[in-house]
Amino acid sequence: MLALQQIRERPDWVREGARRKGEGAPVDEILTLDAEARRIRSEVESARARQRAAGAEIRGAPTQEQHEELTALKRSIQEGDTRLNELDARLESLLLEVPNPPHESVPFGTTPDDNVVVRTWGEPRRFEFEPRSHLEIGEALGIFDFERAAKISGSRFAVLRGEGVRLQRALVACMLDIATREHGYTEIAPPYVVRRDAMVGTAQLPKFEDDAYHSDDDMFLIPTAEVPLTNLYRDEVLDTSQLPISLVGHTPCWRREAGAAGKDTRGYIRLHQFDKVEMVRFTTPERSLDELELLTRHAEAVLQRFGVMYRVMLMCSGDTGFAQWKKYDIEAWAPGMERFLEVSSCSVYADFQARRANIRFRAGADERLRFVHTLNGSGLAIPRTFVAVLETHQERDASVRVPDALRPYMGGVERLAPRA
RNA sequence: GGAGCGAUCGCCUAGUUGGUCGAGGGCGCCGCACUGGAAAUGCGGUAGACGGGGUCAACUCGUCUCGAGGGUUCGAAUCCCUCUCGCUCCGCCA
Repeated sequence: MLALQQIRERPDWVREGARRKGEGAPVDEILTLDAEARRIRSEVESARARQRAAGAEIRGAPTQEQHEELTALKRSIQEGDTRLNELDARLESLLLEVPNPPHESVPFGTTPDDNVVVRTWGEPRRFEFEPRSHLEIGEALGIFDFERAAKISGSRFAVLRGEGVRLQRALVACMLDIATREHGYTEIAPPYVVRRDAMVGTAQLPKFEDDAYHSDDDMFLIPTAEVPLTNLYRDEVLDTSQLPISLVGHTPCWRREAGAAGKDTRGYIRLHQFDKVEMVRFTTPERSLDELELLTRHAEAVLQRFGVMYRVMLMCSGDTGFAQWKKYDIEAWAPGMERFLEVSSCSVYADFQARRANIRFRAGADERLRFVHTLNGSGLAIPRTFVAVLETHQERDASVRVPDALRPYMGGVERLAPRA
């Protein structure tokens, strides 16, 4: 969230930021409530100052006169406090709904067409035959079972079988090794179920509660490892010498996808549960934009290793999410589907999340506490990467060549062969 | 699930017959002294949030914060209630 002070001092910047994202921000209501809260707070504070001064003088049994005067003072302080509590609670919930204004380098736009291709890597593979979709390949290989998945869990769940599971495990293991061994990330195995305040900390809540799986006892299944990994340092003061902190974790992710009814209903593309390898970084305000470039390169390195063509997109303001400052999506080319699939989303949040989760740092002994900047990026979403690998490396007979980088994780298997 | 204990300033800890406690001590950290340099030692300093003033930086004034919220009281870290979290033991269980 933003600081009340930022809204007070730069209301137009906040309004404009929301407008660019195609969202609203209750700036006027916040300013009105804030003005009232400050007026009352000042009254209550001076009343309390009088109360303290009187108390210090008395330090024993008060006279009848003092007693009556102080009782009246107490009443007025209590009334002021009650009103202040109401105002503060209302302000707090309004503040949680103000979107993060996008960085100035984010292009204005309202539709995906306004996103900008920053760079591409590789060429779409040319086939000497009609490339199949991953569903057709999967059918031949016998690695998907969507019917039985639907039987036990409904639509948008997948069952993977046999060599398919092994390939998925190989993708995960390889990604984790790249992140930890080559890019210096520390691997974390976090809880998959989190409390409400963790979801608020990373800004999934309160705005997007409908998207999350939620239990009777107010716990949430994580929609991404970003939630537990970022909240790892909630309410802490980080040592500058530790920064940047870079974490990577592999977790399942659960999403209701409530707003996407009817979209991508077929295929291993949009699921209520999927695996993802996620990278999270904590850094200083001075370095965070550079860190976003670095983080994005780290995600790209994975696709390069798998020999999958991709493009990096700078999201326009309308596609830059509620909490994000700036975001790149990485889209992998799936030749069987003849479309790009979003396999990674790399974002920097400035101090928007850090302020919610109260994660701070001190640059030196004489420096004041400041909020860190947080970043996260998929490295990568597993099912869509799986699809891109299958479709890119398919052969005429529906077999799939295993990319070199994955073979050590597949017991040396070089290709997945269709069922006899 | 049952029983008990606990939550204080970065960390550890003192304080529970209510007032002089925003709060003592130790560690850590910073500065100074000592030293060729360091260690050790000595001295000093060392919370945050919010609001007001300010050359908006230094600084300064006020209020709040002893897990959170509420209550009693002229006055609460200290008393009462509720909640949250943690620990120990028992039960159950992968």
